[in-house]
Amino acid sequence: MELNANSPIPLYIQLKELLVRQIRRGELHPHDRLPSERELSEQYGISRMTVRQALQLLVKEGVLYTAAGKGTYVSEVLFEQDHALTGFSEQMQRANLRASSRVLEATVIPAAPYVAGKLEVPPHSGVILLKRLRLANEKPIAIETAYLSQNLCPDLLKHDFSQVSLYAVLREEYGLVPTSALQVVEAALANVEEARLLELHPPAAVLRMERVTRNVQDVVLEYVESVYRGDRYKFYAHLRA
Amino acid sequence: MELNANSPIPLYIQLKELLVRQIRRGELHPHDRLPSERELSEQYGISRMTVRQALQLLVKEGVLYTAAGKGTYVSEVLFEQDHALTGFSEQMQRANLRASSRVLEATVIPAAPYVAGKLEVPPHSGVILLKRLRLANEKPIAIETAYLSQNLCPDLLKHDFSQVSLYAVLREEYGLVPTSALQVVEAALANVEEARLLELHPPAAVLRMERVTRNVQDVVLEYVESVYRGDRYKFYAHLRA
DNA sequence: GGTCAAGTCTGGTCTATACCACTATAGACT
DNA sequence: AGTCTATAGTGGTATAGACCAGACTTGACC
Repeated sequence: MELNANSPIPLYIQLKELLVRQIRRGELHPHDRLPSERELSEQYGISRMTVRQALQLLVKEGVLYTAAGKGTYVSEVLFEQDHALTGFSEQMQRANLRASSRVLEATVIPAAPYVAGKLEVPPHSGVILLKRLRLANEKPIAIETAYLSQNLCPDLLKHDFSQVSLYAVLREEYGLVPTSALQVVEAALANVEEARLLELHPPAAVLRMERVTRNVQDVVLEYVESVYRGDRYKFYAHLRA
Repeated sequence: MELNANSPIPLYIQLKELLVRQIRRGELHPHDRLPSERELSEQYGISRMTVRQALQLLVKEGVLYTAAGKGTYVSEVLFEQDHALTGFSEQMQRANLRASSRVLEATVIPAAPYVAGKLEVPPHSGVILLKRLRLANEKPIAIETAYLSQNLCPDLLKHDFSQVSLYAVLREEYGLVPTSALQVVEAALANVEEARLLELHPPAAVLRMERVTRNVQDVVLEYVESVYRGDRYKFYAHLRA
């Protein structure tokens, strides 16, 4: 509720997180107006410039948007450029949706040539396959099949990935942080299995995505094939020259 | 060289562009240290907070990086190749396909509120609408509707855009170079008009794309709505953290 | 010569204040 | 009733000053 001026955490970061929590908890809804900068400044006993520092960060992340002369509002936009490299769980969390998963398959297999090429590992070397149905607020959104090299993250499958975020485990347990990705997106009609899992009535459009994720050292972390429901998912990308 | 306090362009944007120009011209090299914030502040006669505003923008864009207690430095990765920001013609050329277009509509209209918002221009101001059917090797691939502010490129429509690349004209005639874009992609079923133009037999999947393109100064160059044939087009994107 | 301490410079954080252009509204005027 | 006009409120920009922790330089001291 309150900000702590003695904390080593800067005030503008504290305020930023406080606002995010309020949005997550549903105390602030999309298109709700925030208190004005001057009000927030008085309310939390900090200067307006510090308030602005917090708000501008959130605007840059797409959580808020501003209208000069009117006020600052909570965005509806789900996915912003900065979150492009987060996993499904993080994306859903940001969008204020409950992310969950149903694990369809979780095994270790020898790398088929195609997958080995994507992962840049020798053919037939150990590859972890994790196939999950992704849900947001209990409604199916995507089928995701991730391939990871067993060398990079042995024992990965000891986790229960129906609850846990893959990216969180990679980061916290193996120190693997994605920093770039090459992605291919195309539209297609859902096949029978996809329609069944995603609870679609054919004909229905889906978004097929392939993604190769790398860390700072340019090592391939994962190769993912995803199929998203066309009506429930939009893909945002920020491109730079 | 100097900053103009009377300009409608904010000082921090002016400084930001000035620094970018210096880097582009090679007056500042990767890993060079910039003058300290206090020096820049004195040098250009603006306050340190304004200098910081410019620097922080560039840090966020990856042009600069900072080291607390040491200084601010030029990043190495400024001019990374990314083909994502080229127009349709350039993309096709790279894929070794003959690009052509059929102009479906080319007019000037008053900006509807939605389009005005995307272009960040006043409602009802003059907007150029250019709707084209895009072909690769004479086969239809996409329907593209571009909106541009008439202020930025008056007389744009004197060109015959069935032959000429829009991006080429913008660059060569108006000096407008896209450097960033925010893009939204989703899958959908083709409607009747789309199916007819794209020569599809329903039901068929299409890729819908919206894109807002900006130049270095963050001015919106164009807002484009595109519909691609799902079976003939894949969308590539390179993402960076 | 090597070590440590003081001092200086850096970016990071924060305050307080000011003016601008724009938006909305309440009230006066027609 | 409809229309204009102050006016108050908003975010956007900009200034000037302050303190902090961390990185460096310098010089006194052993």
